[in-house]
Amino acid sequence: MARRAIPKSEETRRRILAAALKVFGERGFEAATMREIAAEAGVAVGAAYYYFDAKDALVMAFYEQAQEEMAPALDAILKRSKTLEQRLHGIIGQKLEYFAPNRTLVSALTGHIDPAHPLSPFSRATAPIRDRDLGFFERAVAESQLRLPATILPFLPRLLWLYQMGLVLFWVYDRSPKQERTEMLFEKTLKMMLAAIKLAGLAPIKPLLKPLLKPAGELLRAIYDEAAC
Amino acid sequence: MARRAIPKSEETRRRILAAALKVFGERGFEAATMREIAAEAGVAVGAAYYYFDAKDALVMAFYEQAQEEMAPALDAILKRSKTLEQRLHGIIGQKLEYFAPNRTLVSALTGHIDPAHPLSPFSRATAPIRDRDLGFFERAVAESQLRLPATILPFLPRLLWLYQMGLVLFWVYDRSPKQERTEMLFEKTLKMMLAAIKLAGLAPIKPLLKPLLKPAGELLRAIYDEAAC
DNA sequence: CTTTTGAGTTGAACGTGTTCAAAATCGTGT
DNA sequence: ACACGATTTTGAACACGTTCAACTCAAAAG
Repeated sequence: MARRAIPKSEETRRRILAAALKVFGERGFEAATMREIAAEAGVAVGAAYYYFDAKDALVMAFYEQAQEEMAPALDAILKRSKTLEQRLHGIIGQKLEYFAPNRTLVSALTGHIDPAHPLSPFSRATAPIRDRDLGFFERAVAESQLRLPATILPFLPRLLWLYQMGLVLFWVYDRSPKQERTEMLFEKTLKMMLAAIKLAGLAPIKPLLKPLLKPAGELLRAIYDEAAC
Repeated sequence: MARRAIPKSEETRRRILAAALKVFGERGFEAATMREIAAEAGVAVGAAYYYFDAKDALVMAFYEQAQEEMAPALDAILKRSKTLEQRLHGIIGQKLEYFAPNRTLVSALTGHIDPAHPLSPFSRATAPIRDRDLGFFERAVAESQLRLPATILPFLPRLLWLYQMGLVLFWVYDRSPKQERTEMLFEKTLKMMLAAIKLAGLAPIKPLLKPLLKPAGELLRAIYDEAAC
């Protein structure tokens, strides 16, 4: 209720979060214990729950922090690169690189696909984070000149965001050395997407593509224009 | 270790599974308690764990049972229908219909995307179930005459299986009345898929499609031909 | 200075899924 | 009928995430 912007108790919160990340790093997310985290922070278990709703909320806090830390780099990437391919490669590559040391932590987040779960990437609770993230894809699309049907273009940022989520999901569980399978999936699917976009913008074969693009447009409108999701 | 095919203790197993399904139906999966399930079956908690490795394993048992019960119907659908569209519509529609009364139960299964988790649809432990399921899609593809590049055709059944998984995932969390959004997603995406397949088989525009189909073929080969997944 | 307030903190207690050593029961050979 | 090993069953115990009534104590109010 006080008016200070930086109450001193923020220190405690930070200490708990730092302790959590340390223990997560040592034991992994699942094996880490709230009791151990509290002990590491020199605090009682209850204190951890005073600042964080649940164990997963600690990971969410980590993600929010990551998002803030990455924002400048992503912005630079958007400004530096000129094609959509460069932009997507840059944005997604940056994220994977950033999260690489904490792969198992990220899996604790992507593990919840139920949109009803507050920590799901699709939940209403995470909408602000999602929207901020979406902004980068909107810029990536807007600042590239793309020939695409008007029924599809408006949904492209959200489709790309979804594409990125899928990629991260694959990456999180990718057991190949240095996650090279994800690397490959990324390269190939990126090529495919750009080829598809190019194809969809080609005037001469429009009638051939219609049976594909028409239901696509209808679907996107119906799925996205009701409710959040 | 004994050689009897139907040991009488099978009775206990069945009673526990039946009790579990009853309690799941009443309380939902999460709220249901192993203690309550055991009580309902007139048995100690330990007994439930003697027959089932974990709480989720009860859902897995339900799924195996469902698969067996559905097999004849799926077989009939394959025999009855003649186009790929009819086959896919039939197979997937049948499954959704069958599982409709137990939607929340299915969500307990699809909730694990980690391939390392034994109950994940992608785990090694569930490979037999997955393969049996895949068989229906293989038949659906084989018995339809399709013009598709040889680099892609062999993977089509697995792609269709994956498509079905995605659809089920959406369905499980679909909060719209009567799951009509899933219905729509199903109709539209099915149309799109068939249009895409038709397009890919069209000779005249082959060079245009090459930048799309070539990386697709390479990707599929690389992803599927190493390890299980 | 005294009292009141409420954010911050504590740790025992709860309910959960799961484990496991022991007890009960069963099947079979003698 | 008995014994004995394997199978089945028991329920107390464990570790965990989470809750919450009680406690502290600095600062605002009187």
